[in-house]
Amino acid sequence: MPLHRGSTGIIQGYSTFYSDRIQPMPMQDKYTPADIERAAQTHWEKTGAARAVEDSTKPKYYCLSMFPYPSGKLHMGHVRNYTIGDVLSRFHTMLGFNVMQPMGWDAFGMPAENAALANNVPPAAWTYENIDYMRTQLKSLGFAIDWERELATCTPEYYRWEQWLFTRLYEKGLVYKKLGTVNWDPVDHTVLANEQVIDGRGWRSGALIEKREIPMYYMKITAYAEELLTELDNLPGWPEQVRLMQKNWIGKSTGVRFAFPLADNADEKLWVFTTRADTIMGVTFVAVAAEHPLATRAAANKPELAAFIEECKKGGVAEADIATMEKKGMATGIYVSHPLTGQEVEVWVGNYVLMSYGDGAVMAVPAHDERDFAFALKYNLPIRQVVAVDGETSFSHEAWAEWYADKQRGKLVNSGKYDGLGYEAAVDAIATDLSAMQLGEKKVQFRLRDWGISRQRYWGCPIPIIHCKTCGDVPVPDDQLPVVLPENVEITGAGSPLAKMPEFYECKCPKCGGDARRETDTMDTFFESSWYFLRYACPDNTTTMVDERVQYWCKGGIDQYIGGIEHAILHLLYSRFFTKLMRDVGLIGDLGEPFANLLTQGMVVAPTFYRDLDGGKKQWINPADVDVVTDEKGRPTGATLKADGLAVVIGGTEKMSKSKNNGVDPQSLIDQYGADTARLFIMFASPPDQSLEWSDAGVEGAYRFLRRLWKTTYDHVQAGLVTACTSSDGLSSAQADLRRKLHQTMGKVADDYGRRKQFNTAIAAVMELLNAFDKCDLKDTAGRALAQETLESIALLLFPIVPHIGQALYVELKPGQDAGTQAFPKADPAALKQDEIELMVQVNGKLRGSIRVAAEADKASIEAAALTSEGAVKFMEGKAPKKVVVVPGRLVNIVV
RNA sequence: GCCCGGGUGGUGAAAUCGGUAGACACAAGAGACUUAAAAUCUCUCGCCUUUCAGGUGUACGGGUUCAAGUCCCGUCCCGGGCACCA
Repeated sequence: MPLHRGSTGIIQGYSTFYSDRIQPMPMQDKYTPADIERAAQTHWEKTGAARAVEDSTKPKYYCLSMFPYPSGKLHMGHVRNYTIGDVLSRFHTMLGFNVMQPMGWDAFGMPAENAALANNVPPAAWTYENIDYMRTQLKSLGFAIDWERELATCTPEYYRWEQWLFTRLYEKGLVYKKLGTVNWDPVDHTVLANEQVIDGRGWRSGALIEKREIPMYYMKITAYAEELLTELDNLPGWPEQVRLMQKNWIGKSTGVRFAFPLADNADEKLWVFTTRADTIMGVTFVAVAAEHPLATRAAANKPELAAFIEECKKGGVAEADIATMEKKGMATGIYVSHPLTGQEVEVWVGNYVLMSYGDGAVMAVPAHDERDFAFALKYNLPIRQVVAVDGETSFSHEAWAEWYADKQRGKLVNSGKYDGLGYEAAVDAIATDLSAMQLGEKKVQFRLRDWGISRQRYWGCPIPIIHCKTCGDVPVPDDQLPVVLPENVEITGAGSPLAKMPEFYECKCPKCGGDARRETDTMDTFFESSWYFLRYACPDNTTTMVDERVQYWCKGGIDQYIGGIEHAILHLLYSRFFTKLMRDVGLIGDLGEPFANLLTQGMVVAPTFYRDLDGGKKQWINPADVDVVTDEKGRPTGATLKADGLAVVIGGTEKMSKSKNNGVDPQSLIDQYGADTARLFIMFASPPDQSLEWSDAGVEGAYRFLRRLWKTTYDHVQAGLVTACTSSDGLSSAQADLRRKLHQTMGKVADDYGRRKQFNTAIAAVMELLNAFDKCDLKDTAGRALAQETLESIALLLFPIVPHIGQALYVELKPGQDAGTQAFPKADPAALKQDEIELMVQVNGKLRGSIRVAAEADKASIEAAALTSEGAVKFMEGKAPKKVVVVPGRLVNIVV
């Protein structure tokens, strides 16, 4: 894959001294991570260990980690993400799969523009430098990545294909233009991202942000809403949580869409959607969004309404802002007729009504909707009860009660011919009547909105459209693609630089040849990340977007996808959407869902510390610069800055971020202890799907464990290599116990890596094994063979997590052998056999002792043994057992 | 506000299908080795008590069960997402 610079391949300049050392020099007595890591990495480079080649004779395993944004250097979340991916990749290689683990760069985005503003570097130069540095960091962590498949989304070789796809979708009507709402900074004259709006003000200018409507391009994701929803049920390899989040996001609701004819002109209608059509007789007003045409019309001759609408347009466009702000409204003076009663109902403008959902208007039933109730109380609007629940207290017009909105138990009242009907019957009857009047019908409504992809920013993929006065919007023809983003620009923070570059936007219309203007908006960066995983299958193809190799790697879905839980909705939904779009455009056949198995790793969090500055701002202080004072129980009581010894405030524990200055640099960890310690610690600290609370303590422990493993293996190698034990015959009983534990551990670790994806418990199991190993006398011949078997196995069991030391130890134990190409250790059933087992004895559910019984003892003899055991006799106090519960292999509970 | 998670010792955590709560580590304390320190090794380590034993304990309050960290109902607290951050 040609990149603009820093193209990949063999690491240059590494010493070849260690690379030929498959046959080792005498083993060093000290664990020296720098040396063994360099040696192992050089060896893998030379042997092409991570190269992925299509091979129909082996089952494939495509292991994908979410590609990083090249922000400058790796952060702890990256290390966690890619270590998980690497463990699974290496484990599956050892299981005999043909593994592909690719890597690339999600290289467009705002931080590059922010950096350009701060440091006066063009975003492209900044991005490519970051990529070069971060690639080196990834390599130093020893990930088995096929670097020949590397891609960066900011290269024309990549983004030309999404421009191509865009023009196809535009022709099919799956991309279209309409007005969209953006945050407008009136001082900087620029559009701001939600992230750049802090407390309703622009992040740079401090100006109050306004909502503004501008033309934007949209992807018709709603056309796929139903499929995106139903396919969620075919994703057993996804966390239930993520499927539920997507389900709620798509938000299918069935209800009724109906119209209120305007009172003074029945031909004109105000359409609304409701899931509570049963309460239609309780409508006392209608509320529309500030952007609704009726609101605009009413405001034309009502200055105070116009002012209110302007006020509604202040503040952010984020749903959270809208939901938490005070609900306000104003009457328009426009009346509509109730479709069933003909009664006049006033139209209000409400700041809580979203123009982007449904028709931008809602019927209001204060009696049976909590928000409407509060609104009616505030503005003295009528409240009309139309649903009653048997056995509930009488309806109060002053205070809301939960049962008012109960659609399970409710029966209609005060609703004429609908009285007595329950929710479903009432909705059916009302929908039928509205339909007969041609004023409405049942409708499925999705919360999912079409995806606005236009960004008024520079560092992104140019939208391939040409605006012509005579021909309108014309897609850029294939032979003029790609529309290359100019890379040497000045970023000023006010507006897009592209809109100030006539050499970019001045062009000819491809249809009529007349003067035309090129679109200067770029695409949402989610566009790039919605299909990169398909491009990894064929990154070198210069003639098509994707080719048949996608079938090999992606058929049935990518085998494992790993990434942050923060992407649970948008990125994963858009990627699923793209896979279906590309199928329908005929690009990839039917692969099914793109990600068969999904692992959402938790965030890496750390404590925050700060000092209050003037003007309500906070100065965030890095945890590394702080001493935490604790009481005698270790609870933190305060913190001081190392530099001046004065107090700082302890903030919450939050995701590591630049803005909170609570990041810990993984590089310092790697420099000090090596990649294996970093990998081991991060996998040991908590299970992958939970958030990982960072603490420097513990890293030392991981390093100590590796040192101890090294020393233990060294001592064994010094005493001379022997052939590994293959049977428990001739072992002492303590040795047989150790061998049983060894084989139990093999099963446990394979299950933890493969099925459970709980790496912390796998590591703990190996630690237990090493503890047992140290306690066992292995000096005799049989013991030496068992030691050989155990140490060889440990090197392989840990290899996926700590591959460098795993490789080095294995080479010492089995000269000439390569750990990464060995089969993963498999438990021998014969070694697991046990003659006698221990069962716990409970009396009334409390632990009172234990018994040892033969492994195949029957229930009666277990009961007898339990009833006569010392603890049972003592606590039964001579009473007769009422019941005895035997849980095989676990315990006996005697109830007296 | 809505949606989704989480809450277990001084700390990170384990307990996989309702069956021994605290595995494995970190920190701390005591001891051994050492001229000394580091490293290493051994032991102690939820809380309470009358300590060769017993009580109690998984955010809080209820419930189901022979048995609940685990299941059910309610409450509190913490974290994440909410469509232009990636």
